[in-house]
Amino acid sequence: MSNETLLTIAQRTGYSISTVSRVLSGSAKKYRIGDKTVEIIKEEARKCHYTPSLLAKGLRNKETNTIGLLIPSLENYFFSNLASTVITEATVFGYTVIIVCTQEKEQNEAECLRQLMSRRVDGIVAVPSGHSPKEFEMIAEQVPIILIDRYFESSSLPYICTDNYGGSLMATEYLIKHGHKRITCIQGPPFQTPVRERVRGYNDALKNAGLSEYSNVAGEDFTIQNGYIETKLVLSYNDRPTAILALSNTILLGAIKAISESQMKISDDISIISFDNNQFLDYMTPSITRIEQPIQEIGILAIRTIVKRIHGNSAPEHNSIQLMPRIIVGDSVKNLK
Amino acid sequence: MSNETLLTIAQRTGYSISTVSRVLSGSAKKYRIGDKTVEIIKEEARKCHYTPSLLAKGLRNKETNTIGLLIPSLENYFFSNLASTVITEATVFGYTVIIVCTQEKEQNEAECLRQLMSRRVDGIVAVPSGHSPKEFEMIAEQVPIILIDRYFESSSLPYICTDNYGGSLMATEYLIKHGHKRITCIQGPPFQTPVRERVRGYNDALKNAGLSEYSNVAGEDFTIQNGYIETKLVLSYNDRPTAILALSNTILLGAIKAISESQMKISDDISIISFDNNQFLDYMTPSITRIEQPIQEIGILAIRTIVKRIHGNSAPEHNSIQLMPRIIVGDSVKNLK
DNA sequence: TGTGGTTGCACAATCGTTTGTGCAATATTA
DNA sequence: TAATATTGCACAAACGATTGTGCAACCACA
Repeated sequence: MSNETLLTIAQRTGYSISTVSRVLSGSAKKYRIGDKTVEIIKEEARKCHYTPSLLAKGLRNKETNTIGLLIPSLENYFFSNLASTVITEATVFGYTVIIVCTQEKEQNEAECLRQLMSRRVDGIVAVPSGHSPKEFEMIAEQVPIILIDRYFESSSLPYICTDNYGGSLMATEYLIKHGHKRITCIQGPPFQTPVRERVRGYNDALKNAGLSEYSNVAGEDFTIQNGYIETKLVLSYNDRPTAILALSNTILLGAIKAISESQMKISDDISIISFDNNQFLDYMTPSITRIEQPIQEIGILAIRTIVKRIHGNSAPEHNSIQLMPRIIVGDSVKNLK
Repeated sequence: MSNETLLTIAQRTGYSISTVSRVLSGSAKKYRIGDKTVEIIKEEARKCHYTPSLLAKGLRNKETNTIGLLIPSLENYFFSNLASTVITEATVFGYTVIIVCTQEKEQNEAECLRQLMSRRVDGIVAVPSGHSPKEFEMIAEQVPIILIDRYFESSSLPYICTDNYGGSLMATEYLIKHGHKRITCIQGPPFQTPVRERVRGYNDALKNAGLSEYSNVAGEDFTIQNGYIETKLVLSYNDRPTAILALSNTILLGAIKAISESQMKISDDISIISFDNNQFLDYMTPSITRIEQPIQEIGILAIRTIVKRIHGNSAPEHNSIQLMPRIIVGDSVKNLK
């Protein structure tokens, strides 16, 4: 297929492979290649559509200009958005991205990481799916790695993520400020660091306001069904909450369904606030108040950090960063005061 | 970093590189390597976490087990969804995917394709962004390629996409069946094949029902703003339409905003039907009737086709396929009969 | 003319695999 | 016991690039 190599160009122009290589890789003057020679070789390369083999280059140079992105899945809007900014920013630095998906299964992680290592990626950006940092720590000895979105408390692996605690604190305080006391938090998988941090923020906000007795954390999953079931449940209480803090958009949708089935109206009958942004949220009735994670910033920072690490300009320490999310105010929270 | 190679294992076990290679690549019995030898080598490889270099392998074998995915962007839900199924299905066949984004700019296509070629991908799945098939046709001589979502009428490059004509026909007939005559179609970029096909379906449905005189195609862009502006405009007409056919979700959202600003209600005052599905559409009030593209099927078929082509089992001809979308009925269309 | 510096390029090793071929040592057969 | 098969492995070339080094040819200068 793509037959053109340095050798074929060398043969056709009568120069040696090394000369052709130096010309086409831009190090012509460093090796004092004559101007005419340079022109001839470049012209020939252009004519025959020479495409350098990054395989051979990578093999020889021990760097592939590739960054591996390990992610649970691209179906989720949050992750695909993250992947999007990672790819875009990587391109800025001349890197190409290889994406591997774990399908949110920890047992796939090792295989996915092996894939990336086999392809000799220069660095890895990863969203872990499981409880154990083991695989990542082993990899970290071989290649720069940075975690995003989630991290391991038991590990010193550097990470970049949303300040989930701060975001949740902000959301809960917003509800409290609007007079809400009885607030139910519907969470995702309790072992995930973002979930735990959000719950912690929720509880701290309640505590700060002297409302700890009302603490009520429900659910276990980032699914519509979980949001639906848990909302159904709390709506059946006599002392039902006046507000719900949904820790994801899927949970939000489940809650909306349950609320609507109960012939209740969001805001009028029950307030709701969600984690994560989406353009559709502005077009719901009422529009949904939510906490938007700084996805772009996370992706950009992750790439910049990993690129610095690849170039050896930066110690792997002190690299963990939490970025504050922002609240986007809609009409889903009623002011009870 | 990742120092372990066939050579190091060979040295430590006392066997030759070739023997180690045959053992670890699974061709041990073909070359009559002794059972003990196999065990010793495998054990050593396990202990030192040997990770084969796919660079070297690719260089030698002239195949990389990699498929290139060229796509406008991952921000768009449709494309990220497509990318998701492409990755998942490729993994099934043992392929890894490299994604390059053109940012919907034709002038980036050549560079993106060069990237993929340089990495010696075994095949390419592409969503073109521009008018010209030239770059793709040149590439097609070197490596199997299949277009998805969009295609070139002027080219015989194989493609897989939604039957946009059929989907649009279905949507428009649905509106007509419910008594709508005055239907405005708000379109995206008119040069894109899917848009043209949808408009053709819209017009044919009108013609079949003898309503050609009401044909009204507006807009030029898949943006919220376009949907908003065009809807504002048509709502100002005296003989305003009773229904809108939005050719994308973004256009839909713009339309919703315009309608709501005009103090009108979807369904009650004006009906609407959209192309593309999204889980949020079920939770809008009212829920939106839409045409869902068979994204999964497109992604899966694309990979299967390209894999077959890579293995040389299939001619590149007759490979173009159009898949029928389905309608998901919501409450956004009023029955005028 | 001899010395020394510059210019312009080629040679060859190397990166980590795969694989055709060759060659001992052992086993089988007559 | 001699001839032949079989077993078990090693040698070496090749994939396509990079790069340290060497070596002519040319120039300038004394």
